[in-house]
Amino acid sequence: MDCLQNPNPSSAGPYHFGESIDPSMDFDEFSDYFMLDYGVNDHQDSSSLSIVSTEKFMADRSTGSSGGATSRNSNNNMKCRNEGRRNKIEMGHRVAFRTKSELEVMDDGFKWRKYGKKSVKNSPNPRNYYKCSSGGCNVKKRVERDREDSSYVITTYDGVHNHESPCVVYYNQMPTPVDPNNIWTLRASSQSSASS
DNA sequence: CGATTTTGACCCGCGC
DNA sequence: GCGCGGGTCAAAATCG
Repeated sequence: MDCLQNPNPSSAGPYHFGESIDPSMDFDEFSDYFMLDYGVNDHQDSSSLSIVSTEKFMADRSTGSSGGATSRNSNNNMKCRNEGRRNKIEMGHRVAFRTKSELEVMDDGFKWRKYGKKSVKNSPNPRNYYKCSSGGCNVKKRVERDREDSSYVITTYDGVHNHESPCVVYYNQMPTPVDPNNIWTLRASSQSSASS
């Protein structure tokens, strides 16, 4: 896993998820964050999602109320389609990012295996489905381009990794502790303490 | 040669 | 009940 060596040369841009999400990083490219726990209800548009600014996002996470703070869905008719389908994923968290990127696959430090592709109704762009290829980890990720602005990519993470990113492991071995702003380490730890 | 991607089929929930 | 839209499976193809 050469995630630290930027395996995506062309994505040498500001989005290095595996590295750390730090306020000091170049967030110019991160326009919006949609974050929500439990299901996007309608695919209306951002009105049904909660858009949090970068700063807010950070603040929420540091206060421990990851997502809960602002992800309040006014309409209560949200139904996780997934919950009804086989007894799959227990619907942990769902987080969606919208980033400005030419590549839709940004390296977040995890290894993803693509398992499907579908064209979406209201978008000319297809949607790709990925699964975390780590055994036992059934986190899913959905990647599609913004239907209005194809220069934006919407990445939706479904679930929480039950393991750490290879990059995080690496970081853990470093003299300086893991960057507290790293979303993955944060998520991993918050889940292990919360849902156990 | 194993792992991953591709791609069409299949499945399921929901609205009409 | 049917059709549509969205999500997943799985076999074949491709890649490293």
